[in-house]
Amino acid sequence: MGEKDDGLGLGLSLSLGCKPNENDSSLHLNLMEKPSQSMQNHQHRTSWNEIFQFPDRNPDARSCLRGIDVNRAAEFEEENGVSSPNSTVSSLSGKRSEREPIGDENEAERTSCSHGSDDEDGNGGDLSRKKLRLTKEQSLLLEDTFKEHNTLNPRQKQALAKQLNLRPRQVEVWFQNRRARTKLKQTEVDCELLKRCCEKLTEDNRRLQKEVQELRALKLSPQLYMQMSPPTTLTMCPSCERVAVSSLSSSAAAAASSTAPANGQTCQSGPPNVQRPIPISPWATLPIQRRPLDASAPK
DNA sequence: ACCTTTATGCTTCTTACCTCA
DNA sequence: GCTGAGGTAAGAAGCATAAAG
Repeated sequence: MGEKDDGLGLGLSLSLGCKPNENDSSLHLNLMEKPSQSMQNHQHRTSWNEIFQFPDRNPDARSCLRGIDVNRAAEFEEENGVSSPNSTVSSLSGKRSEREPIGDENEAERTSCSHGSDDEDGNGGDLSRKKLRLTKEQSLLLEDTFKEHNTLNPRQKQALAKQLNLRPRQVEVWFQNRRARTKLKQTEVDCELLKRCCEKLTEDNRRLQKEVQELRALKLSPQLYMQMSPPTTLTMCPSCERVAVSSLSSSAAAAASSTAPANGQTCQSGPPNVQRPIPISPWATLPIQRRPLDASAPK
C-alpha cells in the first residue's frame, strides 16, 4: 500500500545499536520473552485513559460498564448477534461457510455498510462471505485515527464506527489487521538492519583475521619489532568489564597495572586492586581459535 | 489472602475474497 | 477469459489481565 510505517508500539522489541554507517559494530538485541501483549496493552490503555478520561480498566468505571458493555451492547444492537471471538456462539460454530447464518446477520451487515460495490454485485442470495472492501474515505479516516493511536477503547470504536457507517467489529478488525501489518513491516526493517550489521561484522572479522596474520608474520623478523611503537595495554575492570586502552611506555604501563584503569579514572564499581592489564604485543601467545583461515596462514 | 471463574482485548495464524497484471 | 500473486477483511485459537465470587 506504500503507507508510511509509524512504528507505534510494536510488539517486536528489537533494538539495534548498530547503524550501517557507524564505525561501531556493537549490536544490541533486546529480544524480550513475551514483549508485545501485556506491556503494550497497558501502555496504550494508560495513554488512552489519560487522553480520554475513560479508564476502561479503572475498577469504578469497569463496574459501571459491567452491566452495560458499550461494545457488546452496540454490537448486539447492530448485528443482533455476537461477534467476540471468544463468545460462546462463535466458539461453538465450525467452519465459516457452515457457521455464517443465513439471513439476518449478513443482511444487517450489507445494509449497514454503505459502500456501493457491495450492493452493486447483487449477490444477496449467496451464502459465502462477501469481501467488503472499505472505501477510500473510510480507509483514510481509519488510517488517520491509527496514526494518532493504534488502539481504540470501546467508546472510540463505537464513535468511529458510527462516523464511518461501519460496525464496531469491523473497526476493531481493521485496527487489529493494521497493527499486524505495522509489526510485520517493522520486522522486515529490523531484519534488513540485522543483515547489514551481520555483513559488517563479517567484514570486520575478516579484516582482523588478516591483521593477525600480518602480526604473526612479524614474528619471523624480531628486529622489526624493535622499531614498533610501545605495546598497547588493555586494562579491564572485572566488575563492569570495561576495557581501557592505552599506549604506554614500560614504566607507565607498570604503574598503570598496579593502580587505576589506564584511562586515568578510578572505576567506582569494582575493587581497585584486581584489575588485570592485558598486554598486546606481537609476541603474545594469545589462544586464537584455529579456523580454516588460520590453518591456511603462512608460518 | 489465595484460588477459580468469567469477561475482555490483544496477538498470531489462517482463510476467503478481491484486484490486477 | 483464465490464472497466479498480493492485499486485506474477517474468523479462530490462545494468552494475559482484571474483577468477582
